Amino acid sequence: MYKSAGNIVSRTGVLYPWPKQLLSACKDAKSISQIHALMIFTGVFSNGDSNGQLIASYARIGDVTSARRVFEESPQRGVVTWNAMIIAYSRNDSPNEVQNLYRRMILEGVRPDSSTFTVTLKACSSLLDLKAGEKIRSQAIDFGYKDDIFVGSSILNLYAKCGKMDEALGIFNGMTKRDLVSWTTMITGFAQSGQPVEAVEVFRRMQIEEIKGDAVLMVGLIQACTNLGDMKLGISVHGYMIRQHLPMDVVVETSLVDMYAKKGLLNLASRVFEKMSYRNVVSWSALMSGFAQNGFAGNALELLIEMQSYGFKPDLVSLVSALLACSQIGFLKLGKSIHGYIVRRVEFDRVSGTAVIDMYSKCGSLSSARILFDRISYRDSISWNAMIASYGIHGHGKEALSLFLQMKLMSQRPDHATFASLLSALSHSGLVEEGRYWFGIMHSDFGIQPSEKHFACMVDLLARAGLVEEAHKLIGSMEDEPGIAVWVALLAGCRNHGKLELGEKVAKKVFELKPNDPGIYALVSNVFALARKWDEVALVRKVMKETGMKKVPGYSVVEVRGKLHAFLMEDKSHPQHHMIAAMLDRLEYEMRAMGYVPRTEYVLHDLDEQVKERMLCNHSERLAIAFGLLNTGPGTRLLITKNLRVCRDCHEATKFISKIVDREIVVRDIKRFHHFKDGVCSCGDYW
DNA sequence: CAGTGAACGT
Repeated sequence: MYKSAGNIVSRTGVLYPWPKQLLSACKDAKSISQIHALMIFTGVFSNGDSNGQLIASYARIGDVTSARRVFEESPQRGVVTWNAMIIAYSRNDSPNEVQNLYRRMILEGVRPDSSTFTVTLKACSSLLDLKAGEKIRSQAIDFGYKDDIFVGSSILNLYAKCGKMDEALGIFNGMTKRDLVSWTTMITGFAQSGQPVEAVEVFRRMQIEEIKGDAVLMVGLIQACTNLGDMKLGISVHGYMIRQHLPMDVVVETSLVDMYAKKGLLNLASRVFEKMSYRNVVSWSALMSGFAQNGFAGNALELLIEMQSYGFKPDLVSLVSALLACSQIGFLKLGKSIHGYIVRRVEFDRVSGTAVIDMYSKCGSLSSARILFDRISYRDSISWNAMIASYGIHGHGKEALSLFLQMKLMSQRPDHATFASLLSALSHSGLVEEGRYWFGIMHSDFGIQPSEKHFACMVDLLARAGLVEEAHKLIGSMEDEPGIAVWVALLAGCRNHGKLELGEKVAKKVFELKPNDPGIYALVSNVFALARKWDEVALVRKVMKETGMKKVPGYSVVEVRGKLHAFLMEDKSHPQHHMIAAMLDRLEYEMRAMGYVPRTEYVLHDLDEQVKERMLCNHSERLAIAFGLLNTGPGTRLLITKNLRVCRDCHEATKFISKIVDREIVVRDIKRFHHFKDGVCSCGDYW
């Protein structure tokens, strides 16, 4: 047997094409096995390289089992054969098999080459197996691959994925050769380790050395901008790509969509999305989650439908975003069917399991949430946290606490989020003593250093209970510079307890911190309005407009006979508008007779008192309640979902309404459930 | 010869 001009001449003198070309044309296992037979016949099979080609061919069509069979049957295995099998497992997403084969290879005394190390290191990165990775790193150095650029980048990526950016940077700085991949690994590593400033810094270094980036690098840079929330920089990166004529592929464009969407710049995000020439499921769900996370549940759900009309099957991620949207508007019916879809068509993971729990609880079915929680086999701290938070928003602080204690008993370690859920549950139930106690020992007994989030919960807990001064003092005791969340909690307390002097100061502070949330601007402007600082109110409005943030309009949703009906504030578009208005007039007449006084201090504008009163009764939750009363039989429980906090005047009014019409009215706002019955609310007027 | 770096979620 010898090779001649790209052909094989067999022992019998027959001319065959060299199997490599033949193999690369094979589209199915059958044709590959025919060539396999040919190779055995011609004796080519004993050659290590051709074993490798055969293995690679099976791997290419996704048949790892056959690839493995060829591997095991090979009479002799050179490094090419080993690499082919290792690469097959790597492509097949089987990092454990990669590691196993590598170990076996070393034991059998085969000398690995640069590819072997590169691929095996990649497997360690995806397993976050730093220990094994470091061992392979030292072996790679022993075998003389210290300055190999492929091995080098793989090592950087190993440290980056394991969150060891200090190490990665040290190695990177000491590398004799760097290429675009190693630069990219550093930038992406920093961006994904929550160090976006360092990511941008690496890019600047690159620019000084006059190295041009590519699409993959830009994705890392865009992620850094997303994490920084710095849209000036983000837009400049976007512009840079256009000017430099850098290729825009679906991944780059999707990360741009994600960046704008996360910042609430949904018009920009949609524009980039619409201009994409090619989209996939990830692009659709990036935009969808952007809408959902910024409170535009309806738009998000429209996208879920639209993507399917374009032939894209929603994946778990888009379904989780859809569940979030359902939670926001109390769309139990759709949430249930998404739950069913996940069970039948996708299969749960931990995140989606938690999202379903969250959906049931926010749509009013606390018991369904609990049943699901008890049923899921793999309970991690996230599902515990979701269930604790569920009790919290339903105002069941005691149950939340007891679940927390149960979690401890089952030796599930509480984490940061557990304490955040617990403290917020205690806060909603006014369990101040318990809050102080657990906050006090979370560091000493659980080793969890209270973060800004916990301080914010604690400030909320105190300020909500009227202990605004104590909350203020707590902020003063913080070691780190208090962030926006903490001040916002205090500000809400100031507003709810009429501490306007302090409130004004805090409002200024919050305003200076440039929040990225229209709701926070609304609160700031609200406090200024209460303090009658109309100039400041106007200024806040102006800044909001300039940042281009889409303001979330207040709306309420009520479910009547399985259909959702949404009402905006002062919504006159509804076909039953006149009946609704008449119903509200009638109710108001009776309410006033019973002693109801409109609380106009919650209207923002500098307006006449009578106009303010008018505006209050046109709040979306009132329209939804009136519509619900008109369209359901006596005694039916009403469930209303509001996307913002229910205003205090509406809260007061709903108590009266529940008494007048003798109905149970459940209102869920962005924070919690209010259960109205017989003129009282389950929250005990606890703000 | 191939092998290294990339997007969406509770």
